[in-house]
Amino acid sequence: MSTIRIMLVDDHAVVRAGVRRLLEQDARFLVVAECGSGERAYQQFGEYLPDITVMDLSMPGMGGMEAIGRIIARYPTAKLLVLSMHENAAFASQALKAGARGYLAKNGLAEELIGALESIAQGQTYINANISKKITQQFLSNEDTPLQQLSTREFEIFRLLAEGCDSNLIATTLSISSKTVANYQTSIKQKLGINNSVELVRLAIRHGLIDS
Amino acid sequence: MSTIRIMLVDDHAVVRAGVRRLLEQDARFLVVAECGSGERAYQQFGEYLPDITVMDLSMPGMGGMEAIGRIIARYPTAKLLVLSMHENAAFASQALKAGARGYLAKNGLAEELIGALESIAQGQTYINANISKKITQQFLSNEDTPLQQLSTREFEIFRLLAEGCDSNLIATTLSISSKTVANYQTSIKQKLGINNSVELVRLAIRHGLIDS
DNA sequence: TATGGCATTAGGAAAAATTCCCGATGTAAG
DNA sequence: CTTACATCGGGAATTTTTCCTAATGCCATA
Repeated sequence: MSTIRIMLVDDHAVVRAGVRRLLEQDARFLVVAECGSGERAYQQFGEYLPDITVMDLSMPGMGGMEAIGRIIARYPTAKLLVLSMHENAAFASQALKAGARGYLAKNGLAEELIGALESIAQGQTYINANISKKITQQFLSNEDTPLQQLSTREFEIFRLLAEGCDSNLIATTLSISSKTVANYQTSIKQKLGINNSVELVRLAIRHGLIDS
Repeated sequence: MSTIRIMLVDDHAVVRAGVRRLLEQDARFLVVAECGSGERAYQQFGEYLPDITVMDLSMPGMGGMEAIGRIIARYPTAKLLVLSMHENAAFASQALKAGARGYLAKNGLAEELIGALESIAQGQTYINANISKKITQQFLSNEDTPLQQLSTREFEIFRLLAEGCDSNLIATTLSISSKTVANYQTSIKQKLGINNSVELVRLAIRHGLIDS
């Protein structure tokens, strides 16, 4: 088997250096390039044409997701492995949909990274077991965006809650009982699969309903 | 100079393995222990009594800040270097207030980590230049961040609240009464001038304590 | 047309969270 | 030694949240 040429993309230089050392332990791998942004990743991909690109998602600027999309658009056979801090089904399925060949959480073992790279080099796909389970569950339960399944009223109350209005203010605004608002609040959380208003705000921000 | 014995604390095993390899390049350093949580860090500190502990802040459970506090409380001369993903003045000053000897962002260079460890080993304090500048600016412009006026404990509980933990979980995590947590919650909101947990989350996001 | 499903509305009762008040301790500063 | 402040938590009142139930109206489709 010939050497597998790798490009590392992560905005944390320390992490990059660490993973580089990690891979250099194994003679099959050769890190031919590294960079700290999605923009650079796209540029350097064309220069080095690595066999596999190990990519973080959360980076300043264009971010990893967008970079994956651009690289795949130009080089459809590119092999991209996402190494993310988020052990999160939404992130993973988005990345895979964008064209990544694998998804790995940083809290995985070093051995898992090696194994994932081997699989991907052979043309297979690698997804962390936990993530895979989460994606399956999500697929079986609700196929839409969580916000999609809210009714009109629910969505409106969701938005007002996310803006920091309390039940009474919302009740006044919508001319309904504050009791109704309270009940909606419960069913909204239940539908979105969240337990507290913290998750509610995060969801709202992630979907651009409000900004931080 | 004798060998510097190091403990690594980071919930990402890949990062841990990477930093370990990184340090093993340099004969002066010896990684004697590693773990992935604040609780384990506190336990293992007593077992290994490392010269320097390299600690991530954002970890599930008790988190790095609380671990620093506990370790320092029991071993006041412990040398702790924070290696965080947050290039953030609020985090840094809180960590230093809690007793850390240094603060380093993960996006720093590998050389900087080595340099920081050297400084701390010699009894000095190391703070990343950018962070230092931010802290100074903040200090000079008396316009103190609302977060600045929180005490160590308040800040810690604020962070956990922003991450979506409920009072009971926080109480268990910190080994205090949930009544105390509830009371803190009130005083935190009062100090920050906010009325609900929605504003709390937004503040946390704006200051980079959590990401959306 | 009838019927089943779902959205909207809201009340009652119980459970949980929050607030406001209070006091006890420990520790650091002056 | 005194003062200030951080930490901790109990008690009681209040508010919010949850869970259950039910009435109304709309819409699609058998």
